[in-house]
Amino acid sequence: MTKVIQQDVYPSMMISYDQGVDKIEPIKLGKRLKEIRKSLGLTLEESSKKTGLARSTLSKIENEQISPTFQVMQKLTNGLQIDIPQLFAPPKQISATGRRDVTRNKQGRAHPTSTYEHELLATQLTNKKMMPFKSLVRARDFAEFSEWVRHDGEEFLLVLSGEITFFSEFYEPVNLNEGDSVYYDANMGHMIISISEADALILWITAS
Amino acid sequence: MTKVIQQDVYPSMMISYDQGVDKIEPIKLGKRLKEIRKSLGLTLEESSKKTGLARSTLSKIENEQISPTFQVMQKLTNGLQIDIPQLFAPPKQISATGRRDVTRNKQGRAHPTSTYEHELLATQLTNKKMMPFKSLVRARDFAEFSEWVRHDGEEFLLVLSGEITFFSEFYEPVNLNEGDSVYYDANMGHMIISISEADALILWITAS
DNA sequence: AGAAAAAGTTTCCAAAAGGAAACTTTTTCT
DNA sequence: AGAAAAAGTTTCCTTTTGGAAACTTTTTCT
Repeated sequence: MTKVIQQDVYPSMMISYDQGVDKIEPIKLGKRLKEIRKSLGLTLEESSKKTGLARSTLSKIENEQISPTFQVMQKLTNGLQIDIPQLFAPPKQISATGRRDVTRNKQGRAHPTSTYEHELLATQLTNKKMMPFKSLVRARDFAEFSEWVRHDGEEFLLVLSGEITFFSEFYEPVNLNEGDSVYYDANMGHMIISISEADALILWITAS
Repeated sequence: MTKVIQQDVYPSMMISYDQGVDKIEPIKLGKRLKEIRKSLGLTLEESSKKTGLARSTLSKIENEQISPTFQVMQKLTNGLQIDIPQLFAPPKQISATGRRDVTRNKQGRAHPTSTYEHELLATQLTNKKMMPFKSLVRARDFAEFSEWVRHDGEEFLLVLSGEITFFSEFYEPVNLNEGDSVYYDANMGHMIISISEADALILWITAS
């Protein structure tokens, strides 16, 4: 079991925790870079020396006249020792008070995979601490997975209907019926198969 | 220089990263993007449609033949809904803990109040990021509450059975049926009453 | 204030990126 | 297996980027 999973995809892939999904806000990269350079007390010349980029190039980037290539961005971030999250995420100082997002039954964002049929909930809200989703478990056999599912954070699972077997590293498999739940560290390999007649429906919540 | 190998399926964590200082760290962007696309089950054509980029461009990026501009990267991350900051960020080191706690239906720790009958789940585990509990909603009138319920963190609620009205500050009350859910900031005043014949049963999860 | 230096912008051009279409490889059908 | 379709790559060409140097603006000196 050393292969990277290709057939199953965790729904968190579809959602970015830090970025809006429906909200496509163009990041003012140049403006931000200028602020950073200023705050480091650097001139374009000094910045140029540190990054190996031409003074003119830096100027044009800061003034949004050109869109730097990935290569250039790497030189920038390496040279100035800045990290990207700081670059893209920070100005979002929105107070996390008063958000609310209702998701009606079966109205979440669908995301089918070979083994699960995911329905992402509360996708209108971004920057959430938790990511909730329902999953219809179609997998019927352990062998449908090539590798343990494993990711950062903690996970809570509740069986909404049907019956499943919950496999995880370090533990014996356990059968879970409607109403049963399990809380576990998601970096511990885990996977689920449905063992009831109908495909099982579960609620899953992840927090990192 | 230790290279961290991720066998995880989170796209944001798939980027390998060196702690190199002077040398420009060659992040295998193309390779990762290809893995991400594959794991999303997309062809270049579909990816092209989603991102608005030419098939040929995507191919060249994936094969490290060109270094995409920031503009292109934004189209990519928006179209495929992945997260730029995390593309660059060092993968979080997974701490290999392996906690697991199964709670059988109705076997959680009971905690009754005048308005709710709570059943705390996964109480064997401490220091959890999330606190899950089921609640039987006995309140039938919002007058039974003397004040908004209000606490730190974010909350997710799913109606397991019955029907409730969800009241919250800043919003109109909303009726929720079995299967409906709501995600909200818990410092926003909130309360719930049951409006179905039988007391409603809900699942609640809090994260701070 | 005016000259000199430093900082920043713009120009010009070589180099690289991005798109359309031709081409090749892989998969899906009989 | 062979044909057809789908997926992926490469070519060719236009647009854009990135760097050297010229140019302009701002700051720092007498």
